[in-house]
Amino acid sequence: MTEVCKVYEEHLDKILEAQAKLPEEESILEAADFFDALGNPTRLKILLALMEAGELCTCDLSAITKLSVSAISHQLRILKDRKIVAYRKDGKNVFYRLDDEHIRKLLRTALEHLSEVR
Amino acid sequence: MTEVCKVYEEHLDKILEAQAKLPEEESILEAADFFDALGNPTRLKILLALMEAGELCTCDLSAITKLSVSAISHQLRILKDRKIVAYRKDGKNVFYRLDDEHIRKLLRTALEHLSEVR
DNA sequence: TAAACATTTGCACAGATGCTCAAATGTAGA
DNA sequence: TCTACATTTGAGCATCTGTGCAAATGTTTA
Repeated sequence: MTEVCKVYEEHLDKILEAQAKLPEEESILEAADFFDALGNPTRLKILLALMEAGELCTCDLSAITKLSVSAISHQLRILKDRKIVAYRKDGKNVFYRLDDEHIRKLLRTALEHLSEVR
Repeated sequence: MTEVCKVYEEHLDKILEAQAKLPEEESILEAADFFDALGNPTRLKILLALMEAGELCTCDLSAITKLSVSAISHQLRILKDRKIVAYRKDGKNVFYRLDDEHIRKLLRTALEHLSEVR
């Protein structure tokens, strides 16, 4: 952190330019938070299942993922807090869905690229 | 995990269909791994800086992010292992770059969507 | 009201993560 | 060879995460 390599001066322009063009700390934290939400198998399964089914309740998702209702509920809270899923209450059930078309599109794009390259 | 809610039978079709259409476990783990790599502020900064500058050495990235060379190196290893960045050795320096056009495109798309919606 | 059941919440704990520090490794030039 | 320096690596540590359990909360129906 305090250390600065000797090549620093040569590269100073590049460094300053890159630093200047980097989005603001806040935006980076937001974006990282968003990717982080997708970066967990359980949460990704939830999102993929919702992408497929449109709407599913907590217990459906528990059955699909074979994880406890509690585990799913904890993860749904994270997705809900980050505005990645929305929900609707219907009697005893709570139905979750992808929050908007952007999430759907982004998920689809990402998966396409992954299947192409990796 | 062992618990199954009573609504299960009604929803059985939806559950089975969603389960069937879910990508294989392996693919999901891969995709989650990929998103996870982007889901950390330090790694995301590295990638954004590389997107901007094209090519940067470890010590440049340390200067840009204001983190220790060691911390950056540890994170670069993760990005390298996951084939998200590639590198080229030049004397004492090691220059890193985004691994392929897909990564660049995906990053760009994701950031666009984020800035639109969030 | 009570009973049944879907969901959420708080706690606990094992395992993962991200950083620093110090040492090791690699590379170029004197 | 020795020295300088860029980078990597491993250990240690504090913190964060993901899950199950048990209890709490909500909602419907009898």
